[in-house]
Amino acid sequence: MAPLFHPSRDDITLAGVLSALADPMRLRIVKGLMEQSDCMSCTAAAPCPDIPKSTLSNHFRILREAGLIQTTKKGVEHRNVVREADLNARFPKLLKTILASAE
Amino acid sequence: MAPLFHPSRDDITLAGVLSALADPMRLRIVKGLMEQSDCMSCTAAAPCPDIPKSTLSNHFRILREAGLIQTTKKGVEHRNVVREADLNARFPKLLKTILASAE
DNA sequence: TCAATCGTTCAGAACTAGTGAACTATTGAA
DNA sequence: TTCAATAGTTCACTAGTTCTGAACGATTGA
Repeated sequence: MAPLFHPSRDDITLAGVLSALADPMRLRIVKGLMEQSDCMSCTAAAPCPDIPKSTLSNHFRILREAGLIQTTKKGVEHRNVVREADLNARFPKLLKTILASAE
Repeated sequence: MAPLFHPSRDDITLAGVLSALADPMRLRIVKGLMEQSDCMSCTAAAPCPDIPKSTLSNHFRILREAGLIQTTKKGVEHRNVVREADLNARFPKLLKTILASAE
């Protein structure tokens, strides 16, 4: 199986981050992950239970390729964490400010 | 001619703002408008001169409908300003943080 | 080995974005 | 008034993206 692609810190772009977070569902996923301060599987991090799997998988791919989350395969499930350190290094306060705007 | 649509302050959504600014050209337009601290016509605010008019018009419409800019018709041209007060009231520091990330 | 679980990939339908051509509105000049 | 120039919009077409069901792949427990 092909390994999951993650951009390096320097390859994270502002446009990529903004367009990834411009989707309400993806924003909620990231918000949920931040609140957990722990890894979560894709289904556990889903904002509502009735989302088609393929749709969810697609959203996680977009978040991953934008550099917002780090996904590691752990057995049968995928563990996701927000790449806070990388994001803060690249775009200081951006993530926090966006999440604060999403009340 | 139909008047230009602008959302009210409360109708400005985070998703709308983020997806409007997720486009590099629109981000540059907003950045340019902020630096001017004055109204600018659409063509004056264009980030580069060789953009097709229809494309530019489309970007301004998206910015306008997302609540990022206020457009008023002044003679033959359209004057644009960033709706800083509305945006800061709705999403404190968001605009400033995003623009600061766009260096 | 079988079945269940978790997620990815594929393909098609529905939607969105970029752009040339045609159009509208305003202004200045003859 | 009429003509031309200027600033944007709207339309229509193409190209690309998103959503989702169906089929597939990988891991684990029984």
